[in-house]
Amino acid sequence: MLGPKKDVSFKKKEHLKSRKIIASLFTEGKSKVIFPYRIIWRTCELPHSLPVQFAFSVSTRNFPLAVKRNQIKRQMREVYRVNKSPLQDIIQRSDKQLAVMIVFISKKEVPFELMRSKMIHSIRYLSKIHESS
RNA sequence: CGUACUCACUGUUCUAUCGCUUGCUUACCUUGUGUAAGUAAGAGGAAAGUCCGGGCAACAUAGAGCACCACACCACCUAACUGGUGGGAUUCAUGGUAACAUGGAGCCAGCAAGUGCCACAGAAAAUAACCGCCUAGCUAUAUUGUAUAGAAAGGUAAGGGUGAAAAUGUAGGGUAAGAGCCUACGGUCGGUGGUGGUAACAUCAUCGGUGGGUAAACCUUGUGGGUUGAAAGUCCAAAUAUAUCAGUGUGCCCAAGCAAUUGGGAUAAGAGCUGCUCGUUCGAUGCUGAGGGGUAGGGCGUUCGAGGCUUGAGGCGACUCAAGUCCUAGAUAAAUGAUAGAAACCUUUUUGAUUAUCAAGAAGGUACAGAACCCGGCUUAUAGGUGAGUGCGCUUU
RNA sequence: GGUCGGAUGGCCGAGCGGCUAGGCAUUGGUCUGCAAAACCAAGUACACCGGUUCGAGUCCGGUUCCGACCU
Repeated sequence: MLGPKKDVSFKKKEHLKSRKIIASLFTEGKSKVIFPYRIIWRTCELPHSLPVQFAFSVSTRNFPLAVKRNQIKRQMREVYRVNKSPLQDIIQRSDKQLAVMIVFISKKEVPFELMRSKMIHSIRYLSKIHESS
């Protein structure tokens, strides 16, 4: 692998945890559907000095079993972890902080390959918006 | 050997790459529970349902009673229980002529304390006379003592297309007809005594009764229960606002003075409550500092415990005792993973060998399910595998 | 995580163990030139599995689903 070492970790600090920020996301944040995800984001001040905080959510209504929900969240987290670096770089350069939440809105399970391609797509989408502004 | 059921146990493994949480160690400087490196550990038999019980915590509480809720054969186990073990009676199934044997089931105290309810059908559903049966007298008719018919009165539970259930069964006596009215043998309930058993209970004798069912109907009796649940509770505490206190400035009131100003005051002037008096409450505001309660957020509670494992002893058993040994998840929008490959096991299928098994290949599958304060049970879900028991079938001896 | 409540036709909703009320909707008829309204009639239900009882929508136990509250 060439160039600077790609950051592929996803630690506790990068999880979006604050109940208040999450609530404000749903009231004031912007959203976009890229199936099977709904992306909700907002620029705001975060408790740590990080460019981005991320959270994932799966509805109990669509997946009543806790095992299934956990599995989908883990796969989403994994897919984000591997592909997140371009977005982080852009936000860091623009000197902002971004809170993002992704809700899994499909009612059935989705193959891992599709989850990955759509995640890359949505990360590109987010990067483009914040680069132009 | 195959198959079905029941019970008990088990609940796939390894490698590579990248990653997560917690503990410990080391290094670094921006002293943050920071970053980096190393190292150790990291979901279940049900973690589930929240159906019981206990620990723990806060609040309440002199004691007792009522109300409310739960439980209900006996003994034992347990910290405790709507749990478990063993036993008893009842009932169902199978085998048997029967005694009985084997297996299963249940909230198995009391309806002989009181009250209520028992649809439809039926004479009647609980202090039974509708039909029937019997009785002396009365009335009518015929052949005047008798017979038939009729109305009224009385006796009678032997018989009556019902119903889930019909007034203790059979035989004999008895009677106008009948009746536990009486007798014998039974059924069933209660008391007393004997025998066996810790007890439930069994069994024998004797006395008294025998007008139904229903308490998962109200209820009665006995026993137990204070209420609420970790979002309990407790500690620290940013920003913003601020009770209160101190300093200081402005304002207010009083006195002195022509005035600037000086000194003193908050019990004065004034305002609210009231129709008025009395009474009572308030008594301005800027800045600075202290400061309590307390929000966001964080810490503790939180994982060493009625703990696990091994061996020995006691007990029919649930379980208990002793010795040794081990420390074994701690997250909080919630960690324990993702991807790829291989092995193991199962199912289907193809080919070959040989005759119901083996070898190789291909395809598919590997359940139910995710800790959230912690334990003991119960209930429900569960692919495949292992062991034991029982029934059935086949084969061999 | 904890504590409670509910499930009755297509929809709402009553039900003291004994043939499951009532309203709206649907279908057919009467009325009308045709409709509406009105009147008459019809069809369609106790979430599921066990137990108690002669007999459960109702009583008891379990399962599934839906909802409320505690922050």
